[in-house]
Amino acid sequence: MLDKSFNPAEAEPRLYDAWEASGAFKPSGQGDPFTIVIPPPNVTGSLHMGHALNNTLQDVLCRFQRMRGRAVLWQPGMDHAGIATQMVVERKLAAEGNQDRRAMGREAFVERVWEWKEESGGTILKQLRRLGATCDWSRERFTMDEGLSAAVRRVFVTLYEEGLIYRDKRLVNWDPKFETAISDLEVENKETNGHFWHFKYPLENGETYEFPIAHDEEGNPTEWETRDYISIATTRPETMLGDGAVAVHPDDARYAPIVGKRCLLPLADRYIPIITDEYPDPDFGSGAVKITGAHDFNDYQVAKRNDIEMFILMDEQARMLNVDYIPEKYRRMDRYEAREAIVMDIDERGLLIKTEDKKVMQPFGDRSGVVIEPMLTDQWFVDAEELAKRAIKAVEDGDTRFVPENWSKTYFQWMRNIEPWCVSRQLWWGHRIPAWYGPDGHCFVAETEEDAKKQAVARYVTEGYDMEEIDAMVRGEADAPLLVRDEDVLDTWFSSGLWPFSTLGWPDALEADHPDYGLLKTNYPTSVLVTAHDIIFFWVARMMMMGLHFMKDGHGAAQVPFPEVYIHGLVVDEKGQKMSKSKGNGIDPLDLIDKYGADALRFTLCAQAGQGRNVRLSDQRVEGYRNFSTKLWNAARFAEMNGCSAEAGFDPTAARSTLARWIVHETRACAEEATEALEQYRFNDAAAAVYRFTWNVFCDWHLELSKPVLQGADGPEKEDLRAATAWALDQILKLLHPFMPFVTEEIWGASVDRATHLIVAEWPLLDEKHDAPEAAAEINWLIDLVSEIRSVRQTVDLPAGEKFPLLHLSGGGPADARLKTYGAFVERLARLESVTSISPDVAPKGVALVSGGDTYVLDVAGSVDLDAVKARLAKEADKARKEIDVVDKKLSNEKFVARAPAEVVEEQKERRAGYAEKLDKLTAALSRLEA
RNA sequence: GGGCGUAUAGCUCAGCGGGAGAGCGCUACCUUGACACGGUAGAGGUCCCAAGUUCGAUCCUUGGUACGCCCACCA
Repeated sequence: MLDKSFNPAEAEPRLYDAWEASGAFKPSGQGDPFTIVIPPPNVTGSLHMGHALNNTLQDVLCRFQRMRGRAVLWQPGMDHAGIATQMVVERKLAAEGNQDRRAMGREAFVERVWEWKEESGGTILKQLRRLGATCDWSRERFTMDEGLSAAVRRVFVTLYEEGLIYRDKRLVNWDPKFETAISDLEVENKETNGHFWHFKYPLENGETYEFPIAHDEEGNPTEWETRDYISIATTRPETMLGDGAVAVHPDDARYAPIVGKRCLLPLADRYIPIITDEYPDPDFGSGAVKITGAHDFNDYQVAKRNDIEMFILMDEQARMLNVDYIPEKYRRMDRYEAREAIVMDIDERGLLIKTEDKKVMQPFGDRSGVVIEPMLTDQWFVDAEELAKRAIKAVEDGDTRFVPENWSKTYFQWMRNIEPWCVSRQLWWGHRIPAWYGPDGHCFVAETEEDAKKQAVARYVTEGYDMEEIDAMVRGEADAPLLVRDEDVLDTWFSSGLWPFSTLGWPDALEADHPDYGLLKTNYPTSVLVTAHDIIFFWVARMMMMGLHFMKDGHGAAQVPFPEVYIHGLVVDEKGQKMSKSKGNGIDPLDLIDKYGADALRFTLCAQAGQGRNVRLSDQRVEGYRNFSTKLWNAARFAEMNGCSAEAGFDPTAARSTLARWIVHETRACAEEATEALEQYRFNDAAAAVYRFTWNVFCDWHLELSKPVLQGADGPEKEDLRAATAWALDQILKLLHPFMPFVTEEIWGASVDRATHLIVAEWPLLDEKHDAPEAAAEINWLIDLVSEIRSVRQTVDLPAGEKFPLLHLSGGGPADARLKTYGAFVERLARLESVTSISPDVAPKGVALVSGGDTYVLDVAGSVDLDAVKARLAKEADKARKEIDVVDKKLSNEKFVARAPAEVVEEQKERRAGYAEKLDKLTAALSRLEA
C-alpha cells in the first residue's frame, strides 16, 4: 500500500542500500558492456552542483543502459589532487599548531597526508550515494593506489625511453606561493591595473644620435632631437636588473644609428648591446624592448635566438637573489619591494621619462592566486606535440566524437598549438618521478630503484669507474649513495590521463592471473565520457594522448579511450552567474536533496541540460519537479485504489477498449521519444517527453477518462482498463526511473510483488504493433469536445458547479455514434446534466459551440448573458476567417501551387476546408442567436 | 588579436523551410472521492536588426548590433 505521500528522507537510503545489496551496481548479464569512468573528484572535494549535474547525467545513462540489458560498469574513484591536498593538510598542521612540513620531513609529511585521506578524504563519494549514483563501489580506485602508481611508472619510463619525456632547463611558470612549477593550463591570465614605466638607458661613452620626433602626412620625419639614450618601456621594472640586451626591429630606421652599440643598464651598471630582432613592434611603446631572458617568455625566445645572456634574479619565493650581478641594495627584497625601489632610484638618477597607468594581463596561479613568475629551472617535460598527433587524428577521423560537435573545434585549436607539457612539480604529495641521479649527475629512469641501480652499475663499469667504490655505494657503505632520487612529483593530471585504463587494471591486469584480467578487453575503450568543457584540455586531451599511445586493440591499432565525449554545461545561478564559493552564490546540492528529495534535483538538472546550454538552477524549479514526483505518486495511489495492478500476462497490443488502446498508443509514442532522446544525449528532451506524457496525457486524460469505467460496474471492460492502466503506469515508472530512481522504485515495489527491482527491469521496447491510430482519433475527438465545452463554460461565465444539458445537432457524421459510447464521459468531464443528439432542424437557443465539425448547444435556460456568447462565437469566427485568408493567399499564388510539394498544397487545402466548415457552423450558430 | 556560443511570452528555455510552444509566474473560477505540491479556463510574442536565397524565412546565407565564454607574449 502506498502511503499518503512519498517520504524521500526515509525512502532514499533504504532503496539505495537495497539496490547495492542486490548487486545491481555491478556489471552483470550477457549484454554488451557499457562503461563509464567517473571524472575522479578531488579527494579533498565535497559535492557541489557541478558534480551533481555531471554525475546525474552519468547515472541516467547507466540506469538507462542497465535497463536495456547492457552490462554496466560505472567505474568510480578519486584523484589525489597534488597541490590541493598538500595545501589542505599543511593548513591543518598549522591550525593544530604542529610543525610544518619542512620540519616534519618528507616521509612523515606524506604519511600524514595518507592519514588525513583515510580520516576525512572522499566525503564526496558518500555524497554521490545520496544522489543515487550507481557506481560499482567495489571497484573504487584512487590515483595513488599501488596499481595506478604502477601505471604511472610504466608510462613515465616508456615515454622516457621513447624520447617523449625529457628533462630540460627552460622557462616555466613558477608559483612562488607553492614553490613549484605549474603547467600553462594552471595559469589564469587576468587583467589588472598596472603601470607602464618609460626609462632612459644611456648610451655608452656619451654617444648621441638624432631621433625623429615629428612626421609629415607621409610619415617622413620632419623634426629631430639629439638623444644620448635609448628609451625603453616596461611593466616590470624589477626585471631590468636581469636585462641582457635592448632589442629593436631591424627595419626601424630611428634606431639604425645605434644598433650594435651598447647602452648602460642603470642601477646594475653593466653595458648591454643594442640588437635587432623581429620581435619588437616599432609602433608600440618606444619600439625598443629590454630583453630579460630569464623572466619573460618572449624575451626568452629573443635571448635564445641572439645568444643573449640570461640572469636569474629571484629565488623560489620570488625574492631577489643574493648574487653579485644584483646590486647589494636589492638583494633579498621581495619582487614588488624591489620594483618600488628600482623605480625610485631610476627617477632619482633622472632616467624616468614617465609613468603611465595601464591595464596589463597578469598571470596568476589557479590554486594559489599569486602572480606567477617565469623562472628558468630544470624540469621534466612531455613531448605533447608528438602525442597530440594521434589524438588530433582520432577526432578528425571520428574515432572519438564530441557531443555537441563544436567542442571538437576547441579541442583542435588547443591540440594543434600545444606546447611541451611541464609535468614535474616541486611538491611532496604525488607520484614521485622514477628518476635517479648518479655521482656524475647522469640520470637513470626506471620503474624501480633496483632497475635504476642495474643501469647505473652497467654504465659506470663501461665508463671505467672504480668498481670497489661503486660497490660500496650500492651497499650504502660509501659516503654518498650511488643514486639519489629525483625530488619532484608528477603533475596530478599525468595520472588522471591514464584513468580510463589504469582503473581497469593496466598494466598489471595484462597478466592472466590478475583478478582484473580481461577487463581491459571488455571495458576499454569505455563507452562515453561525460564531462564539462572546462577540463577538455586538462583531462580529455591528456586521456586521448595517453590512451592512444598505450592502448592497442588485437591488431595493434591504437585505441581511443572513448568513442564519444558528451560535454554538458555548467551549473549557474538564476542570474546566469557561475556558482562559486567566492561569490557565495553556490547552492549546496545536499540542501536541495534534503528539501525536495534527490529525484527532484536530478530531474531538474536533466530537464535543464539542453545541449550547449548552461543549467540555470533555482529553488523554485526544483520545487516544481518535486511537485511532479508527488503527482506521479498520487497517480499511482489512484491506480492502486482502483485495483489497477500489474498483470503478468497482459498483452498491450491486445487491449480491447478504445481507451486502453489509446493509452498504449500514447505510451509507445512517449517511449520512442524518450529512448531516441537518451540515445542522443538529449536529456532535456527525454525528461520533457516523459513529464508531458505522465502529467498531461496519463493523469489529465487517461485517468480522468478511466474514472467512469473504473468506478462503474464490474465486467470485462473494467478488467481490461485496469490492466491497461497498470501497464501504462509501469511503463511510466520505467521511463522515469533513470531520472527519478527513488520514487519510481518505491512505487514499483509498493503494491505488487515484483520479481526484480525496477533498477534492473526491462526498458520499454514498444513498436508499431502498439500503435492504434483509430483509437487515437476517437479519443482526441473526445478530448477536443470536452475541452471546447469547458472553454465555453468559462468564457461565457457559467457557474462552475452547475450542470447543464448538452444538445448535439446531429450531422450524420461519426459524432452520432461516438456520443452514444462516450456520452457518460463527456457528462462527467464537462460537468453536464445530459448529452442528447437532436435533429439539426430544431435549432435550439442556448450557448452554441463547434467542435470536430459538429455543432452543440448548451441549454442554459436563459441564465446567461447572450452578448458574451455572441462575442465568443464572433471571435472564433474571426479567427477562422483570418486563417482562411492566409491559406487563400497561398493557394491563389500560382508559383506556390506550381512549386511547393504536392503534399504541402494538399495540406493547405485541407486546412482551408477545416476552417471553412468551422466558420460555417459558427456563422449558423450566430445567426440563430440573432434571430 | 583569434575561436566558440547565445538573442523566441514577464522569467527560464524548447522548437522549426509551410499552422508561434512548454515550464514557472500572472489573472479568473473550482475544497469535483488520487493529487491545493491539485483542477479548469485565460491573458501575454514586430521569434534582435538589415539585406539576400526561396513559391514561402522565426528557421538557411551574408552583414550588423547586444551579451556571454575560451584561448593568446604586444614589452
